[in-house]
Amino acid sequence: MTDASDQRLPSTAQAGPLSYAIFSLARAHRGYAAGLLRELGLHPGQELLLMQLMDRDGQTQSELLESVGLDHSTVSKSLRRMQEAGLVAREQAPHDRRATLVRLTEKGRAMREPIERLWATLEDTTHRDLDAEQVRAFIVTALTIERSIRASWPVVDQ
Amino acid sequence: MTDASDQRLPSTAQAGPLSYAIFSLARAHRGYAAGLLRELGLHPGQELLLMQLMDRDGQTQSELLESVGLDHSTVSKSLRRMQEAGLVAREQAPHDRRATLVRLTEKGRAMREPIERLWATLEDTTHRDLDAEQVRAFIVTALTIERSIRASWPVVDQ
DNA sequence: TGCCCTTATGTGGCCAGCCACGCAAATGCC
DNA sequence: GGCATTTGCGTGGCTGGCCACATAAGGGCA
Repeated sequence: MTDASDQRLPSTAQAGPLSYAIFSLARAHRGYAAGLLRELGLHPGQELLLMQLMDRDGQTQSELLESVGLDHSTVSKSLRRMQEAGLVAREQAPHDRRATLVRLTEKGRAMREPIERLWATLEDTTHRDLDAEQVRAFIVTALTIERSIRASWPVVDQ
Repeated sequence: MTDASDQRLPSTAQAGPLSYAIFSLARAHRGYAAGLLRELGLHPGQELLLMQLMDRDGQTQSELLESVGLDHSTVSKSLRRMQEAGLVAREQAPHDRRATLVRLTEKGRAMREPIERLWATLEDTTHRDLDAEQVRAFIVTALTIERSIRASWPVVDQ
């Protein structure tokens, strides 16, 4: 078992403690979520697509990928696997033969309760040792950071 | 361009705003870092291994993976690619013929400055719109969350 | 109407990560 | 000393994620 408590921070990372905290937290959080998802037979990310479809069934793939903010190829492949797993069905859109409508199957709809329980567990564990003010402040800061990052995003493709 | 500002949050995610904030922030942060890394010809994660080796060269793979907290197979494959890229060299440990010592090549050592600049840029962007107190509080909260998660980790393999 | 541009999607290729399986060497224990 | 256990790595297989390239269909415009 690789316990992160005895990880040696690289000295260069100590120069970027905020970024390192984000990295580290994200890995732990994702790993924990992945474990919970595995119990449901899902892979990370699939639950977000399912949840989106539970909110509004029969969406187009492009609508879906806009919602989750992923690359279209990622969504396309993920949906194919979810289709093979019997969670969703895809059909050609009647008004636009390029588009694909994605619908939940019965099995897909049946995931609603388990996924909601999963999120409850995840959220519960996440703020187990925090008070309401800490949670509020964390979310505000996280959103601020996200905005800062996206604002300097175009730097990349200069 | 998929702007995250118009992502529709799934209602289930609204039930877990803290977890969703972590997800979302992590994706943005990782994506931004990936873009910066690409300019250096590196892939995400490789910079952590390099930094670890810059702190102490000639580590064993198992020492390395303990430091970064990843699966041994991930480290093994990543190091092979980094070796092919000429960043590191691997040799058999003299005292333990199972172990492999990983050393930076000249090219690997030359990445020190670029990586330090990258982290400076990353960290700069990350707390561009935060004051010192927000940064401090965020890191404290992130560490608290990480501990909470790792504490309930064994739940997974029950 | 015909052509160009945009949009919706698929696919191949590559890397990060994980789990599971396998093997060889070191270690512990009787 | 001999054998079981542990440790260190490698590999195969799978998914998530990205980019780049390709294709088909809708839309606009002359």
